[in-house]
Amino acid sequence: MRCHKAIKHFKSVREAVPLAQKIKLSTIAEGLGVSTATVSLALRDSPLVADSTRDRIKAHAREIGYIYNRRAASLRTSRSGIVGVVVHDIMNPFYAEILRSIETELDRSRQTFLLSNHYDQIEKQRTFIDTLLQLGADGVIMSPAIGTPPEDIMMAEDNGMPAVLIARSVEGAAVPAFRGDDAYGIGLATNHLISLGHSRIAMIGGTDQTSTGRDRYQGYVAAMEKAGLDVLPSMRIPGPRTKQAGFEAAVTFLALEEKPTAAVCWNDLVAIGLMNGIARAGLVPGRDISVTGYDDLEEAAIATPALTTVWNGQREVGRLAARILLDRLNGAELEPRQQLIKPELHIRQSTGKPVERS
Amino acid sequence: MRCHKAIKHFKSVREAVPLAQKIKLSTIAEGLGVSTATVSLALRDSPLVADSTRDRIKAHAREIGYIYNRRAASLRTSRSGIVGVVVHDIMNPFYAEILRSIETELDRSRQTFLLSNHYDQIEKQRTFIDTLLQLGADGVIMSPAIGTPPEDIMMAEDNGMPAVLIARSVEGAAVPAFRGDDAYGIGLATNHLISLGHSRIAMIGGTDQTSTGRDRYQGYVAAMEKAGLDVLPSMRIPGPRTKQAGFEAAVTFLALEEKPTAAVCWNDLVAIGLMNGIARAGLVPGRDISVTGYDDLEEAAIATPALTTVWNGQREVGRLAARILLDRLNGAELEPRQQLIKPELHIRQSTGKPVERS
DNA sequence: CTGAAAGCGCTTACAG
DNA sequence: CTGAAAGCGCTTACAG
Repeated sequence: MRCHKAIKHFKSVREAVPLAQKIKLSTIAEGLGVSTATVSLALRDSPLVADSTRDRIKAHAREIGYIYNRRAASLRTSRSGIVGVVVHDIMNPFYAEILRSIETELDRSRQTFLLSNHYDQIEKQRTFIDTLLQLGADGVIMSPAIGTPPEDIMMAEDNGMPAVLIARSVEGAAVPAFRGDDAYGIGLATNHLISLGHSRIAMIGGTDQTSTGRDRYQGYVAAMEKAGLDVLPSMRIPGPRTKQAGFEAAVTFLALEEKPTAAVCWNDLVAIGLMNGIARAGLVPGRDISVTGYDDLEEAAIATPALTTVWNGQREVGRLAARILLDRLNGAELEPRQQLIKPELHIRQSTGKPVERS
Repeated sequence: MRCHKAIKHFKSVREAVPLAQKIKLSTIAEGLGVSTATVSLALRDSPLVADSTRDRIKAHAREIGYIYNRRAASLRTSRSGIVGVVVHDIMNPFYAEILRSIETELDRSRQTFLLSNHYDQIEKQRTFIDTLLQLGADGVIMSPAIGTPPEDIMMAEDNGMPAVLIARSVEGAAVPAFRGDDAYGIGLATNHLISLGHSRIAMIGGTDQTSTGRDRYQGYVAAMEKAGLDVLPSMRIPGPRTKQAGFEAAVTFLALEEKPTAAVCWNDLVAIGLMNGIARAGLVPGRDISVTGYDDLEEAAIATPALTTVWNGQREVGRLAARILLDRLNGAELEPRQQLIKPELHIRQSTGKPVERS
């Protein structure tokens, strides 16, 4: 019963489109007394069709409200005009900034992009790739979930859907990858603090489970050791890469026996959260404690105090990844190499000379 | 020449998929000596197929790496499993929070969602709706661009693609809409400040071009007048709804002749930006100047000081909009009414008794 | 419970 | 420059 009723209603919804009885190519062809082939070619501006014919066809199509059926076309051509993009979480401004430039690039070439978060769940990412494959997506740009096996990426490639990686790379996946040079970048921040006179520098946030995380921690360790400073395990406070996590880490950070005078944060979000936490505790970030971020989000410049951070080339990463993917779609053969964007240090007000706490 | 070369390369890319010669339903059917009809039904768990047959078919399909072709299916059934979502800007956490709950709801019903920003450009929004129509999307959830004519929305409806509005409504568009009760909500914030003893209260950010903007300003005016307080045109500083804009508005705000003691901000982003700007000027937000936000973003609670703001039910809006759309897809007939979510005041540390500035 | 056949709406050789 | 026809890979009556 229930089912029957639902179906009845469903029909009536669909029937609420009576004006035009499903207008298709052949409707136009019949109306104008030409063949569907001519209409098809005319609508796509083929030079094979006479100008006057083309104009007549286009005008008529517009007039009767024709809607091009991409599914039908795509079934025939096996090109869908869809590009998939999957990242950890679009709510994270780091990814949002990358997406923005991907969007710009893809818009230009009239590709539709299909977005998904994976929240570092391999299963969710796999489902998305599967959906893309089913929809016949032309390609995919991904910032792979933690622990992604290379087969998951090659699965796309093997089914004719080229992939490009951003922000993170996956060992064993022979596809192009674009990311910042994390070890170098975090070195810039650490050296900056060292040169200001800091010696007890903590590292806040991040995980060893991503290529990015490992590189950043290694970069910090390398800079410390090069300066002859101690790297204490207690001075590393790993954690999520969010403002909330940075905010919460402040308590642990301020309670450290070593009384660090500075914090190298995993990213700007953690740094801003940490600064908020420090301010809550009655200290002044940038004066009592020096803090560096990473990414140089738009927000970094207007934080209080303005955040000293490492520009990570989000725009560049997005633009390059999109361009390379489009090139691949157009048949370019590329060696699947990883390209590192060189980060830059942006010094603002959140860092200064060390101040001893009583 | 160039063209020829490109085509050659293109082919070789596609040919890099030689393992399986395009596996389709009929490949499975032939391999198992059954008809394609049986395979089709089996893969979709139809009770018409014997259990043993189904299991054999599914196992075989998995084994040979069959990928379901949704375009072909959708062409036949005219159901695509795609739902479009278009908002001003997903980088804005307000929309991001709505999207999150839409995502949760849609995932549950195995719909794929196609996302787009319109940046308040009607043309971009129109292009997106057109793309959805071409892809045969089942429905669309939209937070309409400023100035969207009702026809743009009815265009979707008339072509069999149900629409649901979020956050903003459009006069003359007979579709369901979900938004917060803005006039009431901003009244909560304004009254809170008045009850603390403030009388010179400025309103920062926002525009009159959206239903939301008009409602919020009217709510502020109504609350002020009800309390017998003057509403001065100079005390309104309209502007974009971003942190950056709030940050920049601080200068104007602090320079106002009337020396306001409090600011009702258009949203949390503006409020946080304004607080940063106030702090840069050497004043302490929450003590020297009271500030209220709107939306209660996740970030509001960890701002410094923690932001007094109005909970705007993003999660609710997203969830309800998705549910209603799914109901419509399943054939439910609904009157296209607007539903207002009742906002709630969340008092934190950014508001207090008025302090006169010298 | 299963199969043969038509058709969804396009595009693309091919012929003229 | 234009047309007739096949086919992309599914699903759905219909028949058995």
